[in-house]
Amino acid sequence: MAASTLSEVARLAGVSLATASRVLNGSSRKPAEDIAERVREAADKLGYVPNAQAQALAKSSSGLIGLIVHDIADPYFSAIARGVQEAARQQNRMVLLASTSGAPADEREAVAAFAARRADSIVIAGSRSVRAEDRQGNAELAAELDRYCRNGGHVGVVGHPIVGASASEGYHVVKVPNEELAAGLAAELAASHDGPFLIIAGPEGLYTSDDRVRGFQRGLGDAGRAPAEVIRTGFNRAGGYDAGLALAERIKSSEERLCIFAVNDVMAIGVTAALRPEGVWIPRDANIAGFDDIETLRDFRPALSTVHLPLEDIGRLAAGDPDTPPVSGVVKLRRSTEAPSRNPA
Amino acid sequence: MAASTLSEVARLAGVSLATASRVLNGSSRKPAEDIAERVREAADKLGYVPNAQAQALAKSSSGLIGLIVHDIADPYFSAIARGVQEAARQQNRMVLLASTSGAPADEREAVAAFAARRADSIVIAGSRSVRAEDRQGNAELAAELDRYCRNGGHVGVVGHPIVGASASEGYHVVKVPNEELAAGLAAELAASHDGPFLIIAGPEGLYTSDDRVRGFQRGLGDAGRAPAEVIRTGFNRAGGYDAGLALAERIKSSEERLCIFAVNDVMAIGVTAALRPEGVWIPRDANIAGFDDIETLRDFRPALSTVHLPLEDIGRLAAGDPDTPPVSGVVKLRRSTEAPSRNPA
DNA sequence: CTGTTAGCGCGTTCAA
DNA sequence: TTGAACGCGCTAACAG
Repeated sequence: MAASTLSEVARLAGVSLATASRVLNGSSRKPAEDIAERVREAADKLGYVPNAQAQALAKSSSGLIGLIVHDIADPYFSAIARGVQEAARQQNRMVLLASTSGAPADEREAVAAFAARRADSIVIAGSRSVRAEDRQGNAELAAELDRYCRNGGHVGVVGHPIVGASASEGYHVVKVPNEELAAGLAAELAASHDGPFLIIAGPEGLYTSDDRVRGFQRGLGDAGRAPAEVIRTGFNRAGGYDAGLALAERIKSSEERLCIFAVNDVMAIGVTAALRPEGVWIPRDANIAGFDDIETLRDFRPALSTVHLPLEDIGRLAAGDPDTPPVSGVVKLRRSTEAPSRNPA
Repeated sequence: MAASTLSEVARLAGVSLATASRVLNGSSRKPAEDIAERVREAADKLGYVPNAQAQALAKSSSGLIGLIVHDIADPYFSAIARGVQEAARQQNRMVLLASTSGAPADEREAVAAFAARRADSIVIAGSRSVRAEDRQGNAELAAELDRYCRNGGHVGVVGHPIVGASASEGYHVVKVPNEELAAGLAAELAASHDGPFLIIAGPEGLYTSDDRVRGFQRGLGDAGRAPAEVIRTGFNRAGGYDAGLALAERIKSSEERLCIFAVNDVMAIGVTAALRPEGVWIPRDANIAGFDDIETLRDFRPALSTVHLPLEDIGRLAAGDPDTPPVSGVVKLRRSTEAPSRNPA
């Protein structure tokens, strides 16, 4: 990776390093136009590309923003990634990507790598967990982040604070009103659905999942309904699929009409996918709602009721974009929670 | 971003910089175990995080791999990104992300930014174009890439060479047999479909689109069928949607059964989405097939016939992973190209 | 306004 | 085996 250097440019232009630097990279001091032109010509002829590493080293600011997601191919995360990317572009910075499958130990490693690269800020998407198995991992992650912040780094977290992180300077959480929105969803569903409710949730200890479960139950309670049964499974499509398989017989044999709340859209999709080959159709035989309103839903049938979250904005906010409005979700009732009277689509 | 430095560690451990470096970062020379232990302790106590920028500057190798996509939230690109990410992880490198919306000028800028960061290699996903409006952009992009390669950089491109790039050292193309596969798809469709064919393609000049159109036409010809009419539109969901709108009346009023080939899945999805509210159902009223087999299709109804492409593998290959098999696609016939006899789903 | 110089943090050649 | 010194490419204080 040997490119031409600033000193080569300076020599060819017959000026000093400092002058060349002032001309080529932004400086407050503006050299004379004729000399500047000479430098620019020389740079052009040599194909000079400034060494960002060296610049970062000298300025101690890298122009890098680190992004940690569970899986970049998951529509939830890729939407957030798009937002982060846009914000970065506006700020003239670049995005460093790390996928971790959600294990805190991997996240710690990613943070360390970002810190090593002297990223100006780090965005962590993906739900926090307080599960016992993650205890040590969380502690180490928190320690790594604390150190990073103490060294002047900025951290943006989506949803919940890192477990155990002391809310230091430069640490900021993009709040997502999961609980309130889930309560709102429950309220709206309770108004039109008479049968029992069932929640398909992620593992206990996942904040996002727990918040949505709690909110939904509260919403049901406020509407004078009995609490919903809760089934725990994986926080992804596969988890929803498994739950759907386990549920099929029950739905078919039951007299009562069930309304299922899957705590995120991909789980809801998994449930629906598992039910379909079993002959259970939505909304003919049961209702279902998700959460997030991922872009994929636009072309998913039956149209899935959900709570819309401005995922790109969330990404922008986490990346520190100042003129993005705070997160506010909206309940979206669609076909999947309609009454079964009409003809199927 | 001031963290503790190697010299601080060295001082605290009472050794020289060189020794500390040898202990903490991989070196062929192994210091004595007792002294090494002291250094490690010191590093730990100070929370030392090596400055990758400085390391890169000293070693001139950054451990960075740049990835250029049109849109990270597009399932096609995010799948490739996942592959690149995995390969990077295996190679102990990090991914730098850039989204460009496909404009060559933006791509050039991204390449320059990667070059500035001294990325070890660059992966460019997203179709190449020879459209007139992109001529200058392509030329500049090619020049930038050439320079990058000449300076020792590695470039992996998905699909087609950059227009105008001289195939220099370190420049490698992940070949995708678009034409052959499209021909194969046409052959299989021609075997079961009697009516006319119609191709919904991207703008003329987009290699990927053009290849698939050509292949499909060839396949039809080999099967003794008349060439399909070609409609040009945007190479994305919106393009497909527009085409679908324009097509609805025609399908409804026509006697003949139409089989539509959209040159990628998101376009096929767009077409289907536009047709549905018009009362045109697939496969009842027409057939449709796409290309790519993006993950989204798993939950799209009607199940969409397509050509499966190993997108993650493509990403890995472009990132220079040696033990990923070469790209081979498979035609997948699903419900969307079945005869209309059966009852709708 | 321009040029000189001293670091930024680290790897690596040398001599010890 | 260890340590001292130089250089990676650049920015930002100085001095001219």
